[in-house]
Amino acid sequence: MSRAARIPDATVERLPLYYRALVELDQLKAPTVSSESLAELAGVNAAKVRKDLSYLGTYGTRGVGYNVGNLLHQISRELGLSQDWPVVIVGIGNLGRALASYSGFSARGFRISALLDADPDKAGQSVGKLTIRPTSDLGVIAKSDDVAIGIIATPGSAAQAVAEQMVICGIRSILNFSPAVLVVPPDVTVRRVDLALELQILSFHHGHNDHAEHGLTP
Amino acid sequence: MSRAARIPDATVERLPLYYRALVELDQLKAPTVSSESLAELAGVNAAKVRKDLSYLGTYGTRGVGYNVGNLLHQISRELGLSQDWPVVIVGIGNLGRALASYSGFSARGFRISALLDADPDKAGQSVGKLTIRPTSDLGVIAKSDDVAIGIIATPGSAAQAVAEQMVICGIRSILNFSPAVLVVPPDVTVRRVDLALELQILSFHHGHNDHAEHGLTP
DNA sequence: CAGCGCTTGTGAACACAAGCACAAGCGCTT
DNA sequence: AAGCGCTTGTGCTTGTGTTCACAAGCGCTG
Repeated sequence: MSRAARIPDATVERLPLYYRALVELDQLKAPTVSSESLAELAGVNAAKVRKDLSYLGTYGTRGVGYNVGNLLHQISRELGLSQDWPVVIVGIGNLGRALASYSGFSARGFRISALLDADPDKAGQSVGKLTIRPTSDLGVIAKSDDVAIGIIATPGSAAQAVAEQMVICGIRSILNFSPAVLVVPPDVTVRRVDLALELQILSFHHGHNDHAEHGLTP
Repeated sequence: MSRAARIPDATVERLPLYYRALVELDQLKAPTVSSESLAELAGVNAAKVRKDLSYLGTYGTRGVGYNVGNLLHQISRELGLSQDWPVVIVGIGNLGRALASYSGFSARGFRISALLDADPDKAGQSVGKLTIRPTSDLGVIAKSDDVAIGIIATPGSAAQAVAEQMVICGIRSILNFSPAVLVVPPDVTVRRVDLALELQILSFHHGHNDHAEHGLTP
């Protein structure tokens, strides 16, 4: 098989956008979609869509477009969404709780396997259908449920220690909501979502008369 | 004045990392910091740090490093963190609630000005020190408090309408937590934080024996 | 079955970002 | 005041991502 050359990172980051757009199209029973309309739905440029999709294989038909069902299947497979992934959340504060109840995860095949918190007072409390367990249970849970993805929603000060625990327990993908910069072995993938950082970036753009202004300065 | 050439996007995205590291160093009363240590704290490469900082101006001293206090000041100014920014959150579900109580915002000069929700049952409920108000109040609030930043934490289906309201009310910076792709005028900056998307990217990397594997497959 | 309109797939040009490697320059020491 | 160690600032190379523009190719129509 032509076991594909590596897919560029930038493309990987856009695949979920296409995926979501395709799910919508599929629900609307659209049989095919052109790169142009898909681009509009995903908020990107049509040429980029075509190039991105061409990394996955040749799934389009010239003069027609892409078959929605098939493309959806291919992207799902590429993203690994055919199976469902057990996820643990560590740190059940406001954010952890919100993540635990977020329907968007389960809707896309991510099943919350357990909620963990270091605070002994929290252990036993229930959030939705799950009960909070002590962080020390991580090892048992990870092993018994074959957890692949860990979410860190602790304060920054605890994050590195939690990450290390996760790595020990065999978790190789971490989503880090704490502001801490994690140090992990190279075979572990970390993605960071930093809320304050996003606002700071907005604040920067706000101050710098960026984008097209009303055209006044020479 | 040398009103600086444009600062590259990639650099802008890293400035908050340096900012955070510098705040820590400042609390530890470190007088200066080298690009090397700053790089380690921010989880990037030292050459990148130097190049990034050089866009702001020449604030380092060869043979010594950067003065922590001064650099912190310069970055704050560049990011526009000297003033504090009023922020409104629209959509007070699990996520909106968590964001409303998130201490990281206020700690960095982002003051939650109001919480809005379209659901009339929610109006009147209080979250922390704030009371939820109907979305229709957006105009009044935006004007009276000169709100510059809007956070959308509604379901995807409501997001576009909310964004349009925000734009009408003069908000030019939007942080979008919904999965929807927003269409806005070019002078409005939108940043998108999509939780399911992050997990999908992790899932991709998990499936593609990326990074150094234990070296077994031929 | 030839011609035509439409849409893909991709080569090539361009733009942006990363990182190396080193000269410039500061402060300390002798 | 000269020398030395250290760290910045930056020119240049390399790599990655974006965009254009067009040939290739499908399906429909006459």
